Amino acid sequence: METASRRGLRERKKQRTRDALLRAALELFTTKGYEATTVDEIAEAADVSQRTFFRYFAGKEDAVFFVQSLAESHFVEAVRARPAHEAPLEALRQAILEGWDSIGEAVEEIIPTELHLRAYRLIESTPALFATHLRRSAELEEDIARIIADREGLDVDADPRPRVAVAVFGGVMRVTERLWCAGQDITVEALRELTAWHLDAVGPALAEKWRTN
Amino acid sequence: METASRRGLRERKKQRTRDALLRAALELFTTKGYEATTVDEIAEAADVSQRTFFRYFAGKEDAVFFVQSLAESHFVEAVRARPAHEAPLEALRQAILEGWDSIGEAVEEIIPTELHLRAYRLIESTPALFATHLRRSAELEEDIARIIADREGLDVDADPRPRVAVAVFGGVMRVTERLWCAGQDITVEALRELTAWHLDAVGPALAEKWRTN
DNA sequence: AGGCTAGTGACAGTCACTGACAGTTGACAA
DNA sequence: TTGTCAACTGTCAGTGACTGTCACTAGCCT
Repeated sequence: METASRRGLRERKKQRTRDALLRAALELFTTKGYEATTVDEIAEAADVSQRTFFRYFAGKEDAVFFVQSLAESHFVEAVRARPAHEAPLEALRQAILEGWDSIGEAVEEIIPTELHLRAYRLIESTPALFATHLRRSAELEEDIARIIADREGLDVDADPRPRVAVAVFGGVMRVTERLWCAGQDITVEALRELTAWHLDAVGPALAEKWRTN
Repeated sequence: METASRRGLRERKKQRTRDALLRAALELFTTKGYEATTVDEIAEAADVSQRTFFRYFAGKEDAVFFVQSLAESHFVEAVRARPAHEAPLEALRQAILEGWDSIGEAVEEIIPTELHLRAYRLIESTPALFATHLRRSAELEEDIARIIADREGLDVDADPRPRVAVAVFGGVMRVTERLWCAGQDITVEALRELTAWHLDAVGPALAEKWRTN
């Protein structure tokens, strides 16, 4: 934006500092490991004082999830944008399958996609980060449940279906993410395929007899 | 156990120290809050040095989840004990519904149930603890998925159904837990009812048209 | 130009957690 | 019973995440 860059030298400087800290943090985290990286090292790499790091991020974790929150809000918008005639689970499915491309683009503006993917694997392989990731997902699911309830004109507290539907969807997504990260093919296409595969397995998984298949 | 108490004075002393630390920790956590409680306070309340606390628990969190792990292993055993003819989701449902009573009894031997319930609410209301709780649940789900796969003679990595079924179940359980904690009626009966209510909602939640109901 | 204030660095302090070392005390054999 | 061993514990020092404070620099605005 023209206005944003013209909005003073001060703003630009802040943006540059934040970016430098973010890149330095992710770069160090993904190379030497999350726990093994100290805030002092990040600050030094970004050429600021340790205190300044904490003025931009609430903590080490905050730096890791800064980009994630971008992707999350994109997903929320994608769900909101689904046509009202779609069944809830179908809307969620389409939102995630179609949303990944635009998410990727939005992320690219802040940091290289390759770094983002490395960050994702970092989260899955670092217990402390994985825990926080799950908590954030839980919060996201609550938001999505309310959106779904609104779509269908229901009260989230009176009808269990919105929360249950989102919980089912979220559960399947987590299984998918985990497998994707553990696998070789770290591409959006692979993720899309894996997602569809798992979502299609929900019906059969609830069936009485698995042996029939 | 006779053998346990006869197993030397040393063992008994250790047990007493661990119990004292556990009670002191949970008592302080649930009264002044998790973050606001320092390890020094816990150690002082249990009349040992701070260093000793860390010899019994890996960290503050460890104390909180010490009791939880009891309940978890009980659930795993309950699932293992389900008859093979039951459908996977049915087995999980029965295991959790019937397991709570025996879980409660097992917990009672270590700390008062009332303290345990307070601890449960503490976890739900403390972000850091809730995050860890979700991570532990994820690990538990992986274990359960393998058990289910074994029951059905399947390979967890080749067939998505075991993980998906467990993820669905786990997702529903988390919604249930959350609501139970937030509600007024903190009894096992209420939990049982809430669980059944939510599990019964899975089918309808996946349906094409919600309005029909 | 000069005052205002956001942004920063330097410093001190708290708290979770760890390693090292020495003292104490059950366990167990002689 | 006694002496030795190993387990358990306390003390101390140190690291690293995070916070409050304060003085200072540098954009901003009149």
